[in-house]
Amino acid sequence: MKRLPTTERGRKSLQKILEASKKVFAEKGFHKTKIYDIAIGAGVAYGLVYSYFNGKKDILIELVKMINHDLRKHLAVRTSGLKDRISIEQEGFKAFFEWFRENKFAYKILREAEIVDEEIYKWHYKKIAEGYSRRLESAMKKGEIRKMDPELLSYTLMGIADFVGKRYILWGDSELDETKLSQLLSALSAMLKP
Amino acid sequence: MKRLPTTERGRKSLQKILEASKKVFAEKGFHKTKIYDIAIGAGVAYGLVYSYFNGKKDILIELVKMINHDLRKHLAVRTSGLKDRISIEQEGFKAFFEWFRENKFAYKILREAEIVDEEIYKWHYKKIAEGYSRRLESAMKKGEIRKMDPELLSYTLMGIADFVGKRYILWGDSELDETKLSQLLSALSAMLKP
Amino acid sequence: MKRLPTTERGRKSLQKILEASKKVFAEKGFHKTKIYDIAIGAGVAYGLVYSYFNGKKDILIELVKMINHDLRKHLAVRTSGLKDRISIEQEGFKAFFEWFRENKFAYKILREAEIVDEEIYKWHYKKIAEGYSRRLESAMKKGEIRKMDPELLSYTLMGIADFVGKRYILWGDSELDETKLSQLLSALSAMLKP
Amino acid sequence: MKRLPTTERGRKSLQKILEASKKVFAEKGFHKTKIYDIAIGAGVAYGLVYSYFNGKKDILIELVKMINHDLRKHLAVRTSGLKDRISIEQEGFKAFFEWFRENKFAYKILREAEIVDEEIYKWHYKKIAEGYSRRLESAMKKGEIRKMDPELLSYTLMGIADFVGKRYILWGDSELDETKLSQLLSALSAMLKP
DNA sequence: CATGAATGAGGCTTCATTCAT
DNA sequence: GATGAATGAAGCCTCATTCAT
Repeated sequence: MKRLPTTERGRKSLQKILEASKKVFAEKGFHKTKIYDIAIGAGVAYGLVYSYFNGKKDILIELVKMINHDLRKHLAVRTSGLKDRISIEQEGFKAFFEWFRENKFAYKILREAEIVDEEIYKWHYKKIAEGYSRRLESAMKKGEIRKMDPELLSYTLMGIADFVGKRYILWGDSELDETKLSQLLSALSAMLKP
Repeated sequence: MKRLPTTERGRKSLQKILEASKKVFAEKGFHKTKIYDIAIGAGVAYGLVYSYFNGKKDILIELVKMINHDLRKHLAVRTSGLKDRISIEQEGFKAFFEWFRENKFAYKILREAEIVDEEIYKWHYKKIAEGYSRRLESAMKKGEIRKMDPELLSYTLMGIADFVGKRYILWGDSELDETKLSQLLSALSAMLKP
Repeated sequence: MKRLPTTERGRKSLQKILEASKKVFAEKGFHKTKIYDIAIGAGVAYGLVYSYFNGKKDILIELVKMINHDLRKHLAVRTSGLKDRISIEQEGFKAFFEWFRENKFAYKILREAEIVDEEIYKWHYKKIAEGYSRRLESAMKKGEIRKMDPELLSYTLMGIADFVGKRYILWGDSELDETKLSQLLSALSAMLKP
Repeated sequence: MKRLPTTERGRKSLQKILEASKKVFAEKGFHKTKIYDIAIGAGVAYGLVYSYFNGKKDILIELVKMINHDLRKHLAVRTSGLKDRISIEQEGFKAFFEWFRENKFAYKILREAEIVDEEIYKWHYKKIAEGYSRRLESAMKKGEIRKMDPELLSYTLMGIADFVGKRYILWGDSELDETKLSQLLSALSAMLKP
């Protein structure tokens, strides 16, 4: 971000630009969207986008931060209150797929980010993995799950979620139905058991 | 591809163009590489690239096909001769990581492809998953591994390989050492066991 | 100028804008300075500059007028009281170099003006040349200096001062030391003698 | 310059671009001419200008080099064969004014250069002053002209030529007629005499 | 087959200027 | 008087693609 607005009007414009970016990036992809599209989408003048951002990449980074925040919040809310460790992880997967379904654009934006600014992409996964690893590690200590490098396990689980999400939610020519979901959760459980 | 070379000289030029593309795409990314860069890298004239390809995207597609072929061949070679099903899968993972280490550029090219031409990207994974699923399914029938949707299991395993490879081989600030590898293979084995 | 301030606060703002312009124009050059830079430099709001000026060019013109006034005043003060004509001209040169050293920005601003608004640039030199010529002409009549077209002599002398100042004061990789100065004044004297 | 053409066609295009630049810069001034104007003037496509130059500034630098070369050649030709030192200098002034009259655009381009790229502007004058100083110094040693710092004398003489040229040739509301010219040459002679 | 000059649409970015508060 | 958000025309530059040699 180049600068933050100081007035209420400015704050609203910034919001509109971010909302429009999210939408347009998801629809046309990062490289095909023009700043012009964003400005039109946000209903502001072309040049105003440049008041707040240094360019498209700058906006993308901001969106990744927002997505990261949203996803972590969503998972935290959906897994809070559960006691059994393996249930938590299973519930986490379900919550992730749910979020994925509602936020397909986020997947696309992350993929673009990997190419446009690898650093922010790494940041996203490391941030997720950090919290994930911390929780897994404490579960390992309590003997609730298999003992192994917590970060390795985090990436293992994230990889599963990502690929299954991509295959069955994003590509969408085949459903992640109840049967598949329960098969997956069983396999997961088998992998996690101490 | 637009057309194939008919002379020996032409065949060599085409090879040089493909090699250079591989290198330049991996270094600068698809969107930042110019046809000019490829021509320079290949040591051929600017316009010659257009004799063989219809454009950058066309080259990328060709590269994905080459990568797909290479990877499948590598895995086949490395897992042939093994009998025990779970050993085969474990060996497959090791072979994949080995290949990944030697072909980091391939990861990048695939990621670019996901954005530039989703079809070829899907084609790649579906092609891999197809063979993978077939083998898994027959193993399930023999009761060697857990019974579940074979394609689902394929994507699960590919997701693990992809994320672990990305984290420990591509990002490279942490090693996929013997300890981690054996922990991963154990977890894998636990998941696969019937 | 668009209008003059009516309050004390307004007068101060105007002063700050002019001071900042002088500084910024000299540092970055007319074409590269933005109204924004001036506003920041002056510590006033973006749009306020437009309360007093019609644009950048307008400010430049104002500065040229200020410079013209300053220079003529400086020269008048420094040469007043002298009797011998040739001494006056020599003292005038010394005074000019002194002023130049303290007002390098003025040289730059004048050069910019030559390009941005040739009229004000001509005005400046014609204004200087006018007074200069008047004094030279009266000296010629008294037989104190060589007889020739007074305006021609004015531009001749201004050319010398300008180029020597530029070379030794502005570019500054070589000094206009006492030796050089006295050589120059002697040559000047030789040229002026009747 | 970005690169040089390798074919005959390319060389012609480059020439046309340089010719057009000279013309357009002189007519509209550096800052007001658009690359587009140059391309139109040269009868080539917009983008071709960028094949050979990195931008307007790059072209300006090339032009200054050409002007420098032309002027020095012109002066050398016009003063060759003369013996008497003071005649040479007087002839040099005449030749300069002649050149100035035919190359007003050059004066404008140099003035722009002073602002756009001070280095090339300095280079121009230092290059001229170098040869000038060398010749003056040898004349001083022979006792043909007044002894003083040769570079200082060079800038003194260049300053006169520049300002007189600007006033009477460029501004043009008053002529540098025979009378004025001979007055100037006399004054010059008086200054130079040992 | 090979070369590299030429084309020109397209998108990025800047910033002078206006104006509602 | 002062503020700074908003506007949008203008020009820069890139580079995929064509084509004459």
